[in-house]
Amino acid sequence: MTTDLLSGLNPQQREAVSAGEGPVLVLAGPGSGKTRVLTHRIAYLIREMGISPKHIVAVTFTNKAAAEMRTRADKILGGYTDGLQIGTFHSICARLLRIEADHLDGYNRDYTIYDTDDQIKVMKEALTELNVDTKKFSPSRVLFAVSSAKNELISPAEYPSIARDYFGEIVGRAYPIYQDRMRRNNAMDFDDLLMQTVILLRDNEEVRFKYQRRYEHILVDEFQDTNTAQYRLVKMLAAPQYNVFVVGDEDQSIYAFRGADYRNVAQFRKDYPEAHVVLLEQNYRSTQIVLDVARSIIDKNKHRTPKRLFTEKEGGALVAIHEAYSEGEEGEWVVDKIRSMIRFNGYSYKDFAVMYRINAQSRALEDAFKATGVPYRLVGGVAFYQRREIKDIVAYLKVINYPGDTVSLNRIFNVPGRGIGDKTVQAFHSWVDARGKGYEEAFKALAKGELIPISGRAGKSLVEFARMIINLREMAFPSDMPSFADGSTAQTPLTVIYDEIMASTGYIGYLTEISDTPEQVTERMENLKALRGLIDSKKDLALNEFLADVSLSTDADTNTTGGDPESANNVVTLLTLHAAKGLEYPVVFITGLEDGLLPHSRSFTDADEMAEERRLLYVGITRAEQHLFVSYAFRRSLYGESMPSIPSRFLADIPAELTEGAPTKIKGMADRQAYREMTRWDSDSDDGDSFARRSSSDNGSSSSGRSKIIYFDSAAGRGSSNSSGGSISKRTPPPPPAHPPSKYKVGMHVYSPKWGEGIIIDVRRSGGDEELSIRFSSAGTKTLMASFATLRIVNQGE
DNA sequence: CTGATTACGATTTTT
DNA sequence: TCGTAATCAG
Ligand SMILES: Nc1ncnc2c1ncn2[C@@H]1O[C@H](COP(=O)(O)OP(=O)(O)OP(=O)(O)O)[C@@H](O)[C@H]1O
Repeated sequence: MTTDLLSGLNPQQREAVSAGEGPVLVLAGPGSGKTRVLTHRIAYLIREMGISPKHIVAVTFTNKAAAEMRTRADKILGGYTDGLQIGTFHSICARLLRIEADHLDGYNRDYTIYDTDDQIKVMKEALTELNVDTKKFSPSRVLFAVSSAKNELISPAEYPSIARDYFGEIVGRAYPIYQDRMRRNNAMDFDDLLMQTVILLRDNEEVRFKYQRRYEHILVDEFQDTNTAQYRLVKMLAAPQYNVFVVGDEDQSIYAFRGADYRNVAQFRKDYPEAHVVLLEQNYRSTQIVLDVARSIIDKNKHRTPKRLFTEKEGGALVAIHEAYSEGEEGEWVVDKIRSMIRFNGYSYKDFAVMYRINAQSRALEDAFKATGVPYRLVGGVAFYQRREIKDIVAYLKVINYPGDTVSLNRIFNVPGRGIGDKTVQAFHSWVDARGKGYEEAFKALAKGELIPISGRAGKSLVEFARMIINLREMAFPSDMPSFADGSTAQTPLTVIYDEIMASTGYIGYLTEISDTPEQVTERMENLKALRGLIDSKKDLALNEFLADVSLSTDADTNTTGGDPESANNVVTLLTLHAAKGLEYPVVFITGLEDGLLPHSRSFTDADEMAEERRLLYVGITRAEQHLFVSYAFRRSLYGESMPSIPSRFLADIPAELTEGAPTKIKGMADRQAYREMTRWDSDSDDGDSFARRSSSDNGSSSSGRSKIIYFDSAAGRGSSNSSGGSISKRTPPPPPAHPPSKYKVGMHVYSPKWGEGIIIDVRRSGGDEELSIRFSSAGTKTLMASFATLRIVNQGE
């Protein structure tokens, strides 16, 4: 039943998939089937070349991509994939390090992975120890430098020699101390996972040979986003056969900020001059228009080798550019568009993705989705594992796993509150240090009541805490159970451990204490329930494995609103441009195309970073299969203050004939100054001829375009000082003359930012104002005062 | 040591 | 604007 692996592929793709042994480099633009080729290559190796799946390792960029690739490979091969390893560099390294922990200097198999917050705490301690002013040299800045060093495989000892200034000198001093503290906590950061693996493979021949044999074939997706450490790892594992198959696109390199260097692609060609290079030129994803727009953006980058890319999807919809008044209206516009395309063009929610440059932008978008009940899912971001309640419980798990994890320990000493303050904690730590026998032993001694280092109430609490930890640990790893030959011990099921933590800490009660609203309590309970569900789904993992899994997953935070739960998968996707890499959607919205946002202001001063911003937009655009919508807001609030914004300079690079909508007028408007002159809408003048008004509406749709939206600003709106001046009734201004109160009629469809869409069911005069009864589709019936309600008329009703 | 109040600072992007 | 770190009273 040899379904031909090559049948669904074009000649170039076939060439790549069926290449012989040795290095292969597939270089191609977006949507040309690189990932597909990689997946088929795995199948080809197994089925046609007779390679055992366990001798193959494929590296992807996210866990999600890994899961997807595994599913696809399974499908092609009909499940014959036992032992096939697919994962991110980080997860592959984490596993390797756990298995080879005995060869590591100062770590054991129960090592934990610290997230950014944990790292900051450790770095702060290190800087304090050095008497460095953490105001002047923030832990996160120093960490960034350390991280960059690790990505370049620069050790603490080597760092000082590359330090060029005072800051570098500080880093040079902090790095070794930080590293030492990490080791004492049996903790690694993300970069350590890579660097320690490289060091281990480099220095330990036996281990190196083992993995070179094990990973006979190595495949890397998104190769342009590897950093020095990762590439080094690839090279070491690929030797001595050099069966290394990498796919990438330099124009899609968007992770330079974490050390990725697309020049690794060029380096690959130098390192393996014999490499079989394959170029793919047909794009199967997007329309010609989308590709043209993408090209117009990326062409402006210097020092790139243009790639040929064609599609059979000629023509296509023009890219619609929309100017919204604010981020709030930008969100409303997106939602309106989505709803109308679903209603009239037969799309469903899952066909849409809304993208943005920074996570903070998601909020306004979410508000719009919530208000209308359009179901959505927010991808990535900080989300789940950063939540306080989750971090608390995970910290308990970490301490049970390894009591010497001081960062986790410090977190839970007084959570829930048990009267163990900072002083007590410090005293405890120095006591443990002085004894020099480690934390587990210290807790045991304390629990037995042998020694009490601290007097009084706090001391008593500490003893109780110690007992609890010892009991939990004993419960998790019963000592009367036999140890396995490999040194690991039998372990109580994870769910039982979880339940036991909840019970012995009384965490639920604590939760109610720390929450200010009942809703918050429910939300937090929900989160804990989700955590337990997650634990349950991985219940056969060892505790240390589970913890590693948790640390390495940035898993999409699923957040569905409005829609019926049955169609949980049919939702609109909200995600950052970074998170969008590798994905594709029929309809794509890219929001916030403003100078300062995209390109981000932090990139203004650096040409390389500006080029990366451009690539980021390029990646976003090329996610679109059929429709591309681009928007920017006229006014955007940052730090709570609404600030004027300028449309992205990138917009001017898109040829006018490929676009429709608002900013056709800024095409070719290279002179920013002149542009600014035209857009002095922040002045008080109400001359009705500003750029804002002229360039608003895009197409005939009544729901989009500022000029067609009718607003009734609330009386308490901006500008009126509410201190000494006049009574409330005095401050109620007459409604705008153009739109007298009688505007509202029974049967009208209106939209309120707060309640969503509704129908007016009653209008009553009341003094100089009107009382409106509105039945909202999702919020029930409300009665609002016309002058105080911010309503938009959706349509006049019949 | 706790709890509350205030002050400040932060925003790219992610494993 | 919002969340957390620092500060202070009890
Ligand atoms: N030979 C082919 N025939 C039909 N469809 C194809 C072919 N090759 C690829 N595709 C389709 O094209 C789309 C893009 O493929 P894929 O995601 O592998 O491209 P890619 O090069 O990895 O893209 P990107 O670099 O943007 O992530 C997918 O939907 C895929 O199924």
